[in-house]
Amino acid sequence: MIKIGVFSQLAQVSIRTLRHYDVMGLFKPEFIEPITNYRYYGLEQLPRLTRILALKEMGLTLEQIIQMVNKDLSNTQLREMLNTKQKELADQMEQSQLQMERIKVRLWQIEQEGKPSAYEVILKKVPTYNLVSIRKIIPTIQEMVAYRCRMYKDLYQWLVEHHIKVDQELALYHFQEFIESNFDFEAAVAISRDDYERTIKCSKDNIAIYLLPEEDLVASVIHSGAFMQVSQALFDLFKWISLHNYSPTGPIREIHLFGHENDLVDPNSIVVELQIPVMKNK
Amino acid sequence: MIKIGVFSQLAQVSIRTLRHYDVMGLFKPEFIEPITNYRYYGLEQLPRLTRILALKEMGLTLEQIIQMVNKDLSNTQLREMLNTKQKELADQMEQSQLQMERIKVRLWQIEQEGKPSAYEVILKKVPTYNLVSIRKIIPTIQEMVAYRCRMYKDLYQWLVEHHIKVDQELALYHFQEFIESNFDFEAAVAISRDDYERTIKCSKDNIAIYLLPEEDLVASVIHSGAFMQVSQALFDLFKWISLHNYSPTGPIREIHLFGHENDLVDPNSIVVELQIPVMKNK
DNA sequence: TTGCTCCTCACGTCACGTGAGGTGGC
DNA sequence: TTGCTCCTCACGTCACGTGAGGTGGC
Repeated sequence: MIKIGVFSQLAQVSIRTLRHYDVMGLFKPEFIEPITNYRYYGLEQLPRLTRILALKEMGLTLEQIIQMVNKDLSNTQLREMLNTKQKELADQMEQSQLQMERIKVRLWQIEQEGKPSAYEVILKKVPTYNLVSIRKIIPTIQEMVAYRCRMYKDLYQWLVEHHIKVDQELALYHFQEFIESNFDFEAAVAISRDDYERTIKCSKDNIAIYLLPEEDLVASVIHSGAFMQVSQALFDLFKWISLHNYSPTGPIREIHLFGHENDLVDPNSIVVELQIPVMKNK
Repeated sequence: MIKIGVFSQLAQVSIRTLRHYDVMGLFKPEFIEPITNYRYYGLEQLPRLTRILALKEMGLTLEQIIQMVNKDLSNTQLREMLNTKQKELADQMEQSQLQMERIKVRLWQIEQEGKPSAYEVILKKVPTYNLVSIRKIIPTIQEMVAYRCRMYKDLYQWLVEHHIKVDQELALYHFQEFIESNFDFEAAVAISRDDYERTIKCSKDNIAIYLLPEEDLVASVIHSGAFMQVSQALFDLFKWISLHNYSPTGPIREIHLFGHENDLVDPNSIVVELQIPVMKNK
């Protein structure tokens, strides 16, 4: 019969740990002095403690270990617990791997420019949108503003006619490189599911009503400032994507967080979110 | 000016998180209504939040992020924090890797025998021991008991003569395979540092006094039961070592947790720890 | 008046580490 | 009597999730 101090040295665990396992009901001393509450352990208890420590070294929680050691589980249940834990570990490692890569890129950026990019990119998932839109090829960059204005105007006119409320205005760019002409542009608004279901069938020639699917992975950046500078943000976003070994898989989305483009007061103070659906390169 | 609910949707973070960042001083609303305490955010605040989230995706703690975002750190400090985190992540991944391997072996054991080995092996480090010992080649297994008894007797006699207290009795096996004869055996006791320093120079021909070095990594198993069965435990320990891709790097240590071999009352109820210093195979 | 949003506590998480404050045995 | 070991609370950890209980605005 050994007191807790010696036993903890033999077993290479802290006294606190032994006490903790006692109150948890995971590993109790052989005998407790009723008056002093001193815990006394026996040497034959060591193998059981070792079993517990071995399970802990697999990353299992104490609750799980209690299950495995107190009740005796079937092999099937045992396998299942271990398999589950294995998957958890795999996820964790992937997670750490990702964090590592992000840090590496950041360190690289610091070396490179002395300053990280003005924009921060994050990855996220986005839900589906119920869209109403007008899509056109805009021949030259000079005509861009006029075209966009016209397109949103037509769009809102149709929406008003059909009494549809706008949740969120956005724009879609159907190109993935920097081109000089013939921009495939889509002016769009997201509407509520109710309005969508109600009007899905009244589409006109030039008005599209459709579901933009959800994306599990979009790279996203937020630009706050002048409208003119959106292209710089977009450039940085593309740079980030290639640096992190992703590839675009869909059109660029420009979410008009500032409100409506045609109601804009000051084009030098807007806020938009740029999103590009991506996937990891193999 | 946006209320917390909408802002949290735009930013894809929970309301609770925004409140938490507020009280931490990491990210405060642009304006707080004094009467209601309602938090109001501005769209231009989104980029800052995004920067915070990007740093969080590198696995940094909120405290660290506060440092990086509120005070502006030098590039050197920044690099240092990221490097530190990188090392942490590397350690974590190694840890997870180890846990994975342990689980794999366990699963494999279940498949194999339907039952895991009776013994649990754990890895640990052991400190140095101040040893006094007698080492001999024991010609045959039949002579083992007599030899051991004699050796411990001689050892204790010498210890008594020199008034040395015994901390722990142990045995060292200087072989790593199962051999049939000529066992290189060492009967030893660990003594206190004081006694060690005091007697280091009075060694006799057959008595060795020396420091058994600390080991960073020993594979250890505890056997509780009959003395006869120690060889089975040793066998399982060797099996574990090779299964987990380790190799022995030193003599086997048999720690006599039960007390003194020559005072043993019941050889069917002993407790010993077997330790083998190991290293990972490359 | 009824939902909806917002608010402030405050507990719980996981496996202990770390005092605080007090008591038996040599 | 002085250290040493042991005891029982109880707080702290990290980044929030999750109620509880209550209040303004449509």
